[in-house]
Amino acid sequence: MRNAEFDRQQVLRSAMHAFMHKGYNKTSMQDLTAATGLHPGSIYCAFGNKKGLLLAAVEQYRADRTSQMATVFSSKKPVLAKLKDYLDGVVQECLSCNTSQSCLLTKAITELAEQDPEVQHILSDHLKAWQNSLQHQFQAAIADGELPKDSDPVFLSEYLVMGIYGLRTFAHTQPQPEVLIRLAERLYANVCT
Amino acid sequence: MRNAEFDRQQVLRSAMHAFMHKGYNKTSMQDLTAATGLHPGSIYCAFGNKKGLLLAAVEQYRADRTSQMATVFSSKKPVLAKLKDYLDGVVQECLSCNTSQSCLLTKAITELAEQDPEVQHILSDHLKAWQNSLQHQFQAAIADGELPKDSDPVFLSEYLVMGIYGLRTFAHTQPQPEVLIRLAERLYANVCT
DNA sequence: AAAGAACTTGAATAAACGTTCAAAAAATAT
DNA sequence: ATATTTTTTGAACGTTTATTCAAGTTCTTT
Repeated sequence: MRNAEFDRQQVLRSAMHAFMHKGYNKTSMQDLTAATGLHPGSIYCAFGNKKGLLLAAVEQYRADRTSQMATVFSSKKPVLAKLKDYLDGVVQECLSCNTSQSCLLTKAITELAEQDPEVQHILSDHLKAWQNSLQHQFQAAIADGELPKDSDPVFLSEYLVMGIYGLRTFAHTQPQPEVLIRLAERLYANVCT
Repeated sequence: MRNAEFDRQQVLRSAMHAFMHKGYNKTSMQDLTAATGLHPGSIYCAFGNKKGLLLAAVEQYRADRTSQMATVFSSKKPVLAKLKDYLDGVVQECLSCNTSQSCLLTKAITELAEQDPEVQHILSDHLKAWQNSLQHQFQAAIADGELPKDSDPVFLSEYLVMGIYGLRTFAHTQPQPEVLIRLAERLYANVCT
């Protein structure tokens, strides 16, 4: 028996960034060997093929995002304040990225929609799970009396998710901080008041 | 002297649909010769290269969309009613597409962001022009007293554009009519009331 | 130490890619 | 009709692609 030499998380994060940077189809195996430091044989041994590496990277992405969200929402603030913090984080992410670093999930689902139904299904599930965890926060806000009792947490999470999708795409073409911040504030107001 | 045999608009619309369907990188020249009916040599003679064909197709897309918008907004209805009609049209488009037929401009800008700055710039300009024509409609609505005099048409058009981007991405993962219609209605309400 | 199992290495493979080009065809001009 | 010009044709080109595999290396077990 012998363990792999490479750090799996590190490899997946490198692959993840390569895919986010160039997109799935334009990221060649040569790019991936360069980014991960692994030779082709090692990649195929560990992940099967290029698609397998994408799916593993997507899984890592989901795990990273989940723990990041958990951090934000573990605060003792009111729920709506935490939602505002989360939204501010999204805006900062749109701004901070030197490049147009959109969400790996939406980027991949847009690119691979017609190309690979299996990948599309997996990505849709992840995005739905993300929407679901936002929905739980709205439920908590309603339970805590921060939102009216007759609010619809499903609809609110759908609308917020739609807004975040839109914000990310908007940032691609007009990444001015003032504009994005103003849009996010209005989005928050339209959802949480 | 001799004129080209093919119908330029028809060729460009075919190429446009091929690019929207598979994305730029995954649409091979073989796909494009099949879609357009042109042989490689003819494509290179008429458009220079694959990127040239994309840009010509994008130009055709913009022209088609512009005249489509002109049709909607040439109606004699109140401006806000026309905006609602336009938004309903977007939703119908999200639903009707057998496939996930997103906007060619946003699809291409997401895919080619890092790959080709020139294409990105051209696409950004087109999207900005689209936003601008929506802004003019908001200005008209304000002038007609359909919106408060102190409304900010720039911000309203930004927010509506963001919402439409989001709606299209959302439709990729959850294309249920009720959901999209409800989201669009709330978006309209948040912008126009 | 020796044997065995697992991982690493990187050159090789076949297929697909965007692009070119010389020959054939067709339309206009003379 | 003939000459001239332009487009069409489609095979061929050199790259690049994802993937494979046999040989080499390294770790663990005995």
